[in-house]
Amino acid sequence: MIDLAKGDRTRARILDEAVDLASVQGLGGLTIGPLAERLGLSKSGLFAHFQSKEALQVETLDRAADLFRTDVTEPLRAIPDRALRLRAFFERWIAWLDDSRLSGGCPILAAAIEFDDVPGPVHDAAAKHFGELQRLIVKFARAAQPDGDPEALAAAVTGLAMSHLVRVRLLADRKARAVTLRAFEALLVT
Amino acid sequence: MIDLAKGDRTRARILDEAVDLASVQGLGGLTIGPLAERLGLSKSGLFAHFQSKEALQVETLDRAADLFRTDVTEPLRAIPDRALRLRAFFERWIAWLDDSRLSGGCPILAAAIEFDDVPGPVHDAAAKHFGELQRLIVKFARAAQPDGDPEALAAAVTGLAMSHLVRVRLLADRKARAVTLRAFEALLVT
DNA sequence: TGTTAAAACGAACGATCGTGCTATTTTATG
DNA sequence: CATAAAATAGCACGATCGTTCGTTTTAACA
Repeated sequence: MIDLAKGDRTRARILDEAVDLASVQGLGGLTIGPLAERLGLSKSGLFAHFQSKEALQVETLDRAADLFRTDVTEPLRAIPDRALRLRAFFERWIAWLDDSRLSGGCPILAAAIEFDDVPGPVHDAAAKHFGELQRLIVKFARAAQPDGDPEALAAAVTGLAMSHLVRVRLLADRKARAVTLRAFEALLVT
Repeated sequence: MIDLAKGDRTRARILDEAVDLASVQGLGGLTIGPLAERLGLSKSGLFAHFQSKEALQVETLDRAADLFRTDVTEPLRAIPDRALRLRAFFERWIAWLDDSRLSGGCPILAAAIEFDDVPGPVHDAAAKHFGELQRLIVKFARAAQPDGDPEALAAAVTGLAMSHLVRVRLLADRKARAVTLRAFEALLVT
């Protein structure tokens, strides 16, 4: 907020609010009118920052990925033992799903399912971010279990997080967290 | 097409097409105009079969659940050994995700994530169907591993299916199926 | 087959969508 | 402080949304 031009500052404000809105309504339900009203901006004033709605959606997804990196991924660098990073990552991920700064669920997971069959730039952006996430987890899995099956473990870990998201947010299952953590431990004792 | 009244027949046609459309666009992206055009119906003629769009969405979800039961769940009754049903169920599920009769992915999983934070009848219907599915898997898990942790296993199995869906449809990962099946086997050797 | 009810249509509605244009306000800079 | 540039507002557009209503076509049944 210091030496950023005014335009870049509002742009950032817009994207932050867009991520929050998309976390509830989904990227497809992200609409310009209500977003502008939330921010006290005019529709056209907001729109001028982006060339199209699709661009807004893509940038919103990018911003969500930044948030995820900041809150979940980056802090793991402080853990010296690479073998311990998978568990730390997963716990941070679950905590992030349970209560991030967002009103709704994880926009990246949501977009991954929402746009899996809808071609276009949003699909591509979702694939990019999800692919990066998946590769990162494979790396963690390899470090955690050098003689294991890192790809299979990564698939199970990703899925467990998705399953957790649904049990918490859709089903409001209060045992979800405990069940998820037990399931995760079971994944590691192979 | 035998002793069904004309209205019920078109109603069924509408819902079948709606499930297919929703499997691609999502339940939120399911829109009356294009759906009517696909069927060679007028918008108003189609709409007359439902009291509201929300009702159409709920019935579409119900129809998708019926389809899932027919293709995946029901055939399992033929397996006498209950301990073997979990694996059979999962393999059928994965096969269904890979190529069902639908153009897109599983509408129930999609709706579960799309409407997890959006209150209303569609949210409730998604929760109902997903909850039933989850309870069914817990039952299979208990039969497969009587001394295990059925809820944790069920959570892992559900998640693995969701992860598979994304790796297949979004990432177009050709190794997805093999990885998923290896991961599933690993879940069972605990 | 003639009558009646059901089903589908056509047109229109108010609302909202994304998106341009032009004017006005605000910011940055000499 | 003046001025150029950037940022925002206001307004309108065509399109599409869900929905209603009156009419016409079609199916069910005596």
